[in-house]
Amino acid sequence: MDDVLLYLLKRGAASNAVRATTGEIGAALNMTQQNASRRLNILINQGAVSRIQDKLAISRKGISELRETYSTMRVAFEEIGKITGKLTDGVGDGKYYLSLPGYKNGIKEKFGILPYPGTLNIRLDGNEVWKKSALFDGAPAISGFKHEGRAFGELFVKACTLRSIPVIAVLPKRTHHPYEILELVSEKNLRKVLKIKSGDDVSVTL
Amino acid sequence: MDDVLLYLLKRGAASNAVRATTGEIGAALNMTQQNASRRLNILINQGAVSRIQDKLAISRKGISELRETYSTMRVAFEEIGKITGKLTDGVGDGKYYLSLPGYKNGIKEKFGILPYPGTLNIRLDGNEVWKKSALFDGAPAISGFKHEGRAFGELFVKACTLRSIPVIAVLPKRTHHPYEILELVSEKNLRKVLKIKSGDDVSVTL
DNA sequence: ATTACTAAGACGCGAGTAA
DNA sequence: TTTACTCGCGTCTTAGTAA
Repeated sequence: MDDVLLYLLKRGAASNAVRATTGEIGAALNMTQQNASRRLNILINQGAVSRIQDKLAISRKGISELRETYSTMRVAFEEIGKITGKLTDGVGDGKYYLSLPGYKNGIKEKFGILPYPGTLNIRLDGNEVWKKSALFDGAPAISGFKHEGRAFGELFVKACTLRSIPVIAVLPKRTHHPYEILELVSEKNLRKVLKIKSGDDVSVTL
Repeated sequence: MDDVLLYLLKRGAASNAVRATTGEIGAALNMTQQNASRRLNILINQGAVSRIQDKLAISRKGISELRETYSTMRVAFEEIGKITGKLTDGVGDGKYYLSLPGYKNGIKEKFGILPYPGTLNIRLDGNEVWKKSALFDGAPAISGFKHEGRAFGELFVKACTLRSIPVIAVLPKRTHHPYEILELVSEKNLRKVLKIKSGDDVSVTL
């Protein structure tokens, strides 16, 4: 995938002709203006980009080229975006953590919901465990705090869905859980709403 | 975006370690086995890919790299995937064409629905018109046929949605319509179902 | 059967500069 | 101000071949 073409896509050159100088493209992509100029002309000669007066637009050919890469990635990432496992009994500490104002209010602030006191614990299938780190990669975190003299660490939070119900996957930065457990928080009692019980296969999306 | 990394993604190396020889990678990407080997090792040194015995897996770092490109593209393509315009009165010929067994049965075969006799015509906003060619780019076509001595040409068809209702965008290969008109076919009378009338703004997705 | 080294040539890039 | 030419260097690629 050509970086210049991708940059033009980012700039919206697929929908409308946009003004983008070779100097600007070069700066954005960490290359010289001269090289950006050269590479842009290659794209133009290939018919992937067209110059319209002093503006640039990605042509149909350029778009289908980009779209091909996009579909490949979409298929792969949709597969990645599903984490499957079995519903399992928690040890009850999720309930305690969610009763703490620090976490409770943090979730309220970030997602606008007051979490049901208790987490849904999913034991991930063996070859799904690695997805957990991908899930929380770059996820926002609720700050740590002190409560009754004890320090509580940061909590990574990530919006997901479970059978179309919005849920929040949470991961304490310093977790005490075995790593193959995924913890979910929701406004509602998910076991009741979804009529699921321990041992059921579930799949979390996004 | 590195082509070798993208190829591994395509092969599913993001979810599981997959067996992929450098010869195979080279053949797939039109490069020599030697070069594929060299480039693979660069990715491994960068920490984007890891070798597990004789299999390859994309690491967390490689995945977030790919995901960044993916998000860029998704934002851009979601914008592209929406075509907006105003509902307009047709000249009634859509109704005639959809009464012809050739087209009617072609749609029945491809989509499993019997089209409502009549098309919904959308006059695209000026800067949306170009999306029409992108929409039908690579779309399947219903074969042409002869009917009562007259020849009817191929009809491009593409599944879309209009306010969450599945519709079929159609484009006769040799159209008599002005090009800024997008024609939609559906099982139902969309004007009734969606309670829309000429002049209303509508947006077709996908 | 597969990986990866080496040498030589092709190609891409930055710098200088012209238009 | 912006584009794009030339030159020289360095990286990437291929082909041959070893492990």
